[in-house]
Amino acid sequence: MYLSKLIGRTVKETPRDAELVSHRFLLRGGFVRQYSAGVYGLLPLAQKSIAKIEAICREEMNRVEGQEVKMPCLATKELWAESGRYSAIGKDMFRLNDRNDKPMVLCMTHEEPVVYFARTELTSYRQLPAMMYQIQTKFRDEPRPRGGLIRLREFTMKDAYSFHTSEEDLQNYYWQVHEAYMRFFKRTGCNNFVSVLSDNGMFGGKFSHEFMMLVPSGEDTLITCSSCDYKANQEIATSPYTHTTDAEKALEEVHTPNVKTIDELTKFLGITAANTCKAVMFQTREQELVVAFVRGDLDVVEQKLKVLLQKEVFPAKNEVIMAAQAVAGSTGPIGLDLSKCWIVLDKTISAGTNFATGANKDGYHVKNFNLNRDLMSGLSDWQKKKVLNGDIAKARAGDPCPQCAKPLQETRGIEIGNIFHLGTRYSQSMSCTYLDQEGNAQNHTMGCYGIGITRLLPAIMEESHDDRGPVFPITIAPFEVHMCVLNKKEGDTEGTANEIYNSLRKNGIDVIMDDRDEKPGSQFADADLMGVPLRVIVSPRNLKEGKVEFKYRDGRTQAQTLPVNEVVSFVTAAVKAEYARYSLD
RNA sequence: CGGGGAUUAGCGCAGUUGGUAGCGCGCUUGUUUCGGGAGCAAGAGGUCACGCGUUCGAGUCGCGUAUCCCCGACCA
Repeated sequence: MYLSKLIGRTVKETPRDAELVSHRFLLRGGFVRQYSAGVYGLLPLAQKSIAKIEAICREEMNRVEGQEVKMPCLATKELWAESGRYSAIGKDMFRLNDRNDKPMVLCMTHEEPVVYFARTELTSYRQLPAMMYQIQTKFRDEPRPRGGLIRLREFTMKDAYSFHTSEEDLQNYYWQVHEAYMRFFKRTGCNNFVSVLSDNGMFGGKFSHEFMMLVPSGEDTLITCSSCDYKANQEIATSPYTHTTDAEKALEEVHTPNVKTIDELTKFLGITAANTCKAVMFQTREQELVVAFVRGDLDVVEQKLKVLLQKEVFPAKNEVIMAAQAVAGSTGPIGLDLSKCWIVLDKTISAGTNFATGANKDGYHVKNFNLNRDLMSGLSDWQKKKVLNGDIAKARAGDPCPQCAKPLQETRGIEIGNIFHLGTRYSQSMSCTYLDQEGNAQNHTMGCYGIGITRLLPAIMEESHDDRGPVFPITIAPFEVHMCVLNKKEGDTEGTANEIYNSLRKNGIDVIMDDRDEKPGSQFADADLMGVPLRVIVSPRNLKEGKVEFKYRDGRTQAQTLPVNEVVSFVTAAVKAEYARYSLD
């Protein structure tokens, strides 16, 4: 490819709206252009790079017996209503009507379409296990797209779905895919990534893992242990915490004028936040109040709350708070109207004693609240059903590890892939069955596996760049070799460069040659922005000695000069060696 | 959905008390340069986001709308 013909120009100035390095370099290097919020077009550089990512992905999916399919992005309301998700998913799904006013959706993932396939194609135990995957556009009307290609409303995802006759078979296969993912990420040049336990969302099965690229700019917070192998997304990370238990003291109401926050309460009473029981108020879509109680020094993880309740929750509106007899600023577990609200108690509250908490009376708090004595014992059966116990607290750096009790750590990460145990969640709701050996209809046990293809490019740029531009692994670089031709009109520089270029291409090397009559500085700057790992510089200066220059984009060695007649074989071998660095076979 | 910011040439920006729009980069042509984003000369390029108002006159003032970005909320 001649650089003069490449579509997509580089720009010197940093685009105003780009904050992340990957976003800046994608725009400056002419990889992508924005169309609207969360909607980007890929120019040739990005398209080539992503095509290479997809090819590696196919190899790894095929290796675990996946079969590539393509399902439609456009689906009817009916299909999505079958699983219950048409109504369960809110505004994140793009919805539209066809010409006859029939409601349709743009798929944000493809469980429903794949079950549609499976219902007619996978009807016998003899066909199982089976896995279908596709590399397809997904549409999600994200509340806030951001970070260039990191969080998009339209993006490419590799999604895979496996079908099994048993839980054991699924779990066995789940770990095969886990291994395939590790291979895929290593082959695409990801360095610093881990798989962590993650939340299954409201509709998942029993467990799931997220693959996380560990970079400071990541959107997710991970809780890890440096002493053992515990790693989890903060959404589900847990800790036994440290707590003390005193003998129960008498419940006591205290007049606390103008005390609204935990901070004010601890100062007023001269106690620590860990001795308080904090109320955090949410509400459901049905306008029921959800009061979550957690130890005062901890925070509530909304995701955990949702899973426990099996309902979506939102910040509570005032009317809803008042209706349940809760008093903002003095909310406590005692005296709430359980016909209008849920109480969710974190395990730190049931484990501890003598908490200070709100009295549900303006200007009053209570001291020495003890859960069983002061709340549970006075409840009738129906009221007890509105009180849930569980783990809703946020684990933080420094809290003890749930496995080894050593202090936990926090890191940031970008989610680049996930694998989910789905079980029969979709096969049941959508009546998807096969006949087993005895001729009985059984629901398929399913797993699903995603990789954010479009996101992987910026994720790799986040961890692999310098201040001049990205440093791509050859396996996903838009080209393998970048030739700079300096002062091409001097002597036979241009002719020699063309000979090298043609010979490299004959050897199957994907090379881009800067054939423009640009100053050396411009050529180098543009080459740096394109991030191609190997570089050949042809110039009259070295040609006088019969040499050309070779260097690595990552600067791992000093630039070296090579005799002209050896360049082609040298570079060809270097390309091969470069691929070998990422090969696992 | 809350809070903040922005919108003027392809990109980055300036534009004073209201007087009919400019700079840098990029682009075109010529010329001299040539190892880390060159110099000179000559060009092309604008519905100042949109709408309504105030005014003799609006990029500038007022009201409204749209779009984009950031923080938070949210993120099958």
